[in-house]
Amino acid sequence: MSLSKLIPGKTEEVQAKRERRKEARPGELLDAALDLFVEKGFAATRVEEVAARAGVSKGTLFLYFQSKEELFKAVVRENISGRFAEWNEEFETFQGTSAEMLRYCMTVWWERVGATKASGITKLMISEAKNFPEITAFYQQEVIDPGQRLIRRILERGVERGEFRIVDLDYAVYSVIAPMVFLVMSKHSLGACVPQGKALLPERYIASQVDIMLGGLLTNTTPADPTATISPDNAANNKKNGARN
Amino acid sequence: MSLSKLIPGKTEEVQAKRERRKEARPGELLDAALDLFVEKGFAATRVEEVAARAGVSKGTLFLYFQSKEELFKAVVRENISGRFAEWNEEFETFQGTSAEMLRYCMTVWWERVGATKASGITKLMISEAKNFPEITAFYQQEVIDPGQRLIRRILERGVERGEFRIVDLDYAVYSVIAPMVFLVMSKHSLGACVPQGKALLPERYIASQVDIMLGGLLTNTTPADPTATISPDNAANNKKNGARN
Amino acid sequence: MSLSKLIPGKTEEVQAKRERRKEARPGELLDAALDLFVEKGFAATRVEEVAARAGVSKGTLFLYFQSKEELFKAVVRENISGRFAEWNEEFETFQGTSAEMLRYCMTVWWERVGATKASGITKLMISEAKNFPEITAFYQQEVIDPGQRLIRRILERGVERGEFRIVDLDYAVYSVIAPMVFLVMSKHSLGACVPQGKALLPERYIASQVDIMLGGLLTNTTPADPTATISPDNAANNKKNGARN
Amino acid sequence: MSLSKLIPGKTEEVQAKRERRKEARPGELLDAALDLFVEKGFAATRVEEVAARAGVSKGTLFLYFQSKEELFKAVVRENISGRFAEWNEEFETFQGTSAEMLRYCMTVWWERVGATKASGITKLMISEAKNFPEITAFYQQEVIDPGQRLIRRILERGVERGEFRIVDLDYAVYSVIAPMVFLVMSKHSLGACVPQGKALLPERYIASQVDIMLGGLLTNTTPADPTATISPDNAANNKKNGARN
DNA sequence: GATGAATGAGGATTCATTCAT
DNA sequence: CATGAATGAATCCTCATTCAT
Repeated sequence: MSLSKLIPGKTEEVQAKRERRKEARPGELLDAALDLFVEKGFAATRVEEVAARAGVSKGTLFLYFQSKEELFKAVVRENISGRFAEWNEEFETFQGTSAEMLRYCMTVWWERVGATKASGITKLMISEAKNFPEITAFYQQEVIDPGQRLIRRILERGVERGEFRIVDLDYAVYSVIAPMVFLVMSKHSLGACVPQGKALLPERYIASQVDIMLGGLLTNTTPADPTATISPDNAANNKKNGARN
Repeated sequence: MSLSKLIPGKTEEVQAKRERRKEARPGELLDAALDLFVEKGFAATRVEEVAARAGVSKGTLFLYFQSKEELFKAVVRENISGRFAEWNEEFETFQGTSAEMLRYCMTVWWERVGATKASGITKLMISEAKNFPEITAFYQQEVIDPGQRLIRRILERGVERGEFRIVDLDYAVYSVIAPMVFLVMSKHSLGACVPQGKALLPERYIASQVDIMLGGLLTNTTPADPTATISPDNAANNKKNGARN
Repeated sequence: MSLSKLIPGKTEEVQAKRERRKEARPGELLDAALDLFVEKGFAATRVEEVAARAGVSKGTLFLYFQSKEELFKAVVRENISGRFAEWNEEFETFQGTSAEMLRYCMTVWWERVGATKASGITKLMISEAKNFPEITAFYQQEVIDPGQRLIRRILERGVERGEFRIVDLDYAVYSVIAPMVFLVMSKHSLGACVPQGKALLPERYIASQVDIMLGGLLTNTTPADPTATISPDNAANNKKNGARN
Repeated sequence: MSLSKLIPGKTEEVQAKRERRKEARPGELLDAALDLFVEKGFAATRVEEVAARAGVSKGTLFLYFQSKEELFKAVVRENISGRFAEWNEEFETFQGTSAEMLRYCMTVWWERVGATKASGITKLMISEAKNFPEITAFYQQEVIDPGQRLIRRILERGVERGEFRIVDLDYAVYSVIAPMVFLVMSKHSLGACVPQGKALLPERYIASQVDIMLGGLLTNTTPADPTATISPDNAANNKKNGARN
């Protein structure tokens, strides 16, 4: 409490700024913590660093979070806001093909999640899942499950409308999720350790993934024989395929 | 070489056992360390735990590895053996369609890497990449780059033989890699925190991924419009696509 | 500067005490460390002991000194304050014979250094010199060299004024230094392990050393005034000795 | 036990060499230990280093010495052999002035002790005295006391023969001891950390010390013969000095 | 005897957490 | 509320000592 409090005029402003900052404190701490947890992992991040990056002292951090672990949980909770409700609605009323929906889904996910700091949570959860079973379960139920349901609904819509031919719907969702998870991992892990210019370009990456996912790799758009397996009937396959090509 | 070694009976065996153990030590420690690093991360793993799991005392670990960090590096180095040379050769002489090659590639990768402990290295590297820039660079050059080149060659073969139609070859490789990385992450992270029965079935997962990758999602095997983007001309797209369908 | 500081009563005092303690910490730690390093050597001294003797916990020590080694360096640095500047001046203006100067020099050295904790540094440096080459060089240049120069100047003065006859000036300085070093060693090492009563009496020791140094051992010489002391009974002594001469 | 044992001829030699070495073991270990203890102090010396320098394994060291502490004691004991009996006798029958005796005493001490590894013991004891009270007492009684008695006897002789005028005999001995201790300290501590060329020249140092001790610094005295040396012209000197007295 | 692999108590250092100010 | 000095449990690492070979 400074003397300035007694000085009229300026006082209010300062007071106001201070309170604004005060309310912003937890948020600033969560931001700083997210950055550092993502960058170095939970264990390797020191609370003092978090506090310093948030511009407060170590003690202040513990004013807002009971422990480092609670801070971690708060970071996760804070960044997995139920955007799915909003998205669900958006997709419920989507006009257009299911292919467009998928493309739109991934594009919008990148813009609103993947490209933002929130994407760090994915990396964080993957790195620390085993150390925080409780928060992992929470994440599973708040993020993974809704996400899968959302994608599943898109795929179902495609199938119902005759746009998609999907053999194994339960696992097809991973064809959408896997590329996104990979992109996030690339951004926050190995990809971040690669020289400038060699890093993944997100838009191009997403475009490629969507194209292949939607279009397939085969030129003869006759679907690949999904029952084809490699061995032991390799020869047979070779013949059959050879014939087809 | 002592005379006692020539004396028949128990001596020889015990001697042998001791020497075998001595030679086995580093391997046992590396195994234990891999397990724990993958499970809990580098920082959260205590060297004493590693030693205990390997059945030795703390001090013994430091007999073989100068520090915890050296242990980490050794774990990574040990598990990224250049299997690629062997694989390259295998694929050089592969008889069959490129579709088969891809399917075979992923199947064999799962059997020989994904399903084994070695797959933990991927999770480990992704979690700790930023904390170990040196070993990350090593991993990049010893694992990631060769892996990408291998897959790229398969895709090129497919294109050359007229089997594949690939728009963006540089990024198409990620359509093969991403599913594998995702599978490993699932196995070692979130997926491991899920109740039995809900976990990913690797074979089915791979089958689905390959099918979709190869066959595409669209029933009309006319490729998706690769130039299609979502915004800002959303409406236009909707119309155009709507027309097509 | 908080308002609470302006509130009279206990607050202020306590605050003050805390701050005073905080500022005193490093000094208290250095004192404790000097004691223990001198007593047991660097390696055999545990930081926890140092902290305990300073009345703080282990962790607190590391708040002020990065490592045990830094603590050692700080201990040395702290205790070799450039008293030589002050002394040089004192001797520059010294009135009296060069014999008196020498006697005064050694007496004053004992009072201001030898008898104080600072003398432990000599023992410490001699014990640990080889383990701390860097700080040893520092000590050489900050203590030994200036000390030798100071003594050399006294001897030169004596020679110039025709009081001293010195054959080998470079080595004559050691006739002054050696007794002081020996005294310190005695105090802090073997001498400290001897039963009460057998220990060296510093004043008597210095008197003897000075007498012999000044007067020589041979009878065919007018003895130096062996009872001459600097103060306060200088006159009385002079008379007694004068009688003898 | 190697196979070579079964080969005739060479066997004996090898066996012989082995046994010779075997008996030399403890000595080699003591030598190595002395070196290292003197160089780094007791605590900072690792037994493994000692063993390595002696060319044996760590385990072997413990075959000969129960513990590191026992090794220390043995090192001290080994190097303080009662040379005093021999010296006492030598001095009992000394022909010549007491001044010569003193000069001879210091010269011979340097040759037989100061210049050899044994001098390291002094440094060692001074550094570690407080940590080894038991062995310190032993050292006091085996080395310091006899040494002081020896020197005292020389001084007494000088006084009795009217050669020396000594006011405080008890402390006069330190005028002989201090320079020697200082020389040893210089050799093994700070002096060893000084650039080549700046180091103390022992002979010159001793000459200076003896000259000053004998002759005094004051001009109003017949100088001690500064050219006096002990050998080879010992007899000549004896005569000359004898004449003077 | 000799070896050196193994041990584990001991010590330096870190860092989450507390609390007086 | 905010601070940051203080704490001490936790952890990495060392090294004297043991013991099976």
